Amino acid sequence: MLNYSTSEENYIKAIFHLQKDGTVTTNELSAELQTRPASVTDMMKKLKTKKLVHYKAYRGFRLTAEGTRVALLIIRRHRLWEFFLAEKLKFNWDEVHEVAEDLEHVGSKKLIDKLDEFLDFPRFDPHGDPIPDSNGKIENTRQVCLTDVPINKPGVVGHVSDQSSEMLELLGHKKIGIGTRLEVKKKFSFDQSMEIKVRQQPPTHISWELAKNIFVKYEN
Amino acid sequence: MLNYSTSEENYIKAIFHLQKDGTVTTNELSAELQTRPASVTDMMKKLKTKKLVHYKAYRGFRLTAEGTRVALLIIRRHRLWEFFLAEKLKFNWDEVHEVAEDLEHVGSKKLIDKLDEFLDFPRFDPHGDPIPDSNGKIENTRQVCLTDVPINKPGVVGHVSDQSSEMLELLGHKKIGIGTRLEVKKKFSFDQSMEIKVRQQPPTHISWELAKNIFVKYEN
DNA sequence: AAAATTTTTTAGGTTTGTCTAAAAATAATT
DNA sequence: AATTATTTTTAGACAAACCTAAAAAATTTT
Ligand SMILES: [Mn+2]
Ligand SMILES: [Mn+2]
Ligand SMILES: [Mn+2]
Ligand SMILES: [Mn+2]
Repeated sequence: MLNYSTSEENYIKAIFHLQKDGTVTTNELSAELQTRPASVTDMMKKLKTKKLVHYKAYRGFRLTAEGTRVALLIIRRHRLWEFFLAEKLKFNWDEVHEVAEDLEHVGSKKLIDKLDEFLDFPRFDPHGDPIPDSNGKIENTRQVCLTDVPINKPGVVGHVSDQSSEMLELLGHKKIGIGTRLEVKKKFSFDQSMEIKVRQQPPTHISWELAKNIFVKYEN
Repeated sequence: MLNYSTSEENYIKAIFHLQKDGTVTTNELSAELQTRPASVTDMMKKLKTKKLVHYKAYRGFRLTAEGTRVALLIIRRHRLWEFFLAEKLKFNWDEVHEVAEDLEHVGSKKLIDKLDEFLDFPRFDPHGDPIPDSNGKIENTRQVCLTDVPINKPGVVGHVSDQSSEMLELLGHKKIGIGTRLEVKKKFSFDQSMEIKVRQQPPTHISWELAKNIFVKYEN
């Protein structure tokens, strides 16, 4: 059913992380994986015949449903190993990624499910990222108040606490709603206001009062 | 200094296990690794240029000192993972080998040394085989009383606890001494006596009192 | 809209590790 | 010793995953 090479898995996982919005480009992926663009094109052709990505020449690519399923299993392995390394082997949290990058390709499902059990079903890896369960279902729900979101870390609006018409008027004007992907670009300590970037639009400025009511979840 | 591919490592390890005595032949190795003889010849040429094997065409091969050093590090990784899988993840002892076959190729030294520590420096894997330490030194000395040796598992006599002349007379008569290789063929519950086979000789019967004083080490 | 720039793909190689088929060397039989 | 059989090596191919250089498409600038 599923058995992919280390290279294929690395490409699939990288696409998953890059495709937050829209499609991924050849250059983005080649930068992420430290390969040449020509190699990316080669691999995309292969992943297309395996029905793991949607791809049309010059048009970028994204994972199919099956590709996403595979990606989540790889991410599950990666994050479980990271948790194991930090929690049990006492690695520093900044050392775990590199080793997990190799361990994630050992594909035995039984190994991973037993590891999960041994670790007592951890829900987040040492970096705070959620660990998919054995069906590949990922905890999507860690919502963070926009005032606590770090600069340049993209998030998707998942909840707005004040739902008054005044609030909705303002949000409508800013073109922000549930599912809107945004990024905090700058914070001003004077009044805690901030400049944010909503996809396809120029940066816009919002007050602390507004930010306080917007909750965001991170994508993985 | 050391960084070998998964294929190279599998060949090195297989040679180590096969070279117990004398040299290893192309066919032996190709049978062990499920490849064709031509592939073995190719790899031997490569390992020779890397100075990991002694090899002359048509004359068989064995590991160099460096090759042995590398082999022991791979075996260390393999057996530590096997121990982890059995002890911590509750795998059955007959399931661990296959998974360890992949895990052994994740080469981080820090990973393995920390795993070793986490496991509290186990000295034997779930099959009773000794685990090399972080310098690749292997415990050669596990001596097992002949009464505890399983049927048909060959061992070499390493120690005899009672060294009286009466004992030595009996041992001499049975042609058993330090270094003698033997195998338990049958155990009789009536009096705990057993039939054993000493190389080149017909099977012989020994008492429980005698077996109790003979200690054996396994070969690896 | 044309020209210039950037991005992406194609064409053709390289390395690693495998294979088949044929040739050469060694070992076993007669 | 000669013949036969077995083992091992060589020669030539192939797939996977990369690469460089050139061509083609898309995008941006003038
Ligand atoms: Mn990886
Ligand atoms: Mn992580
Ligand atoms: Mn292996
Ligand atoms: Mn073992």
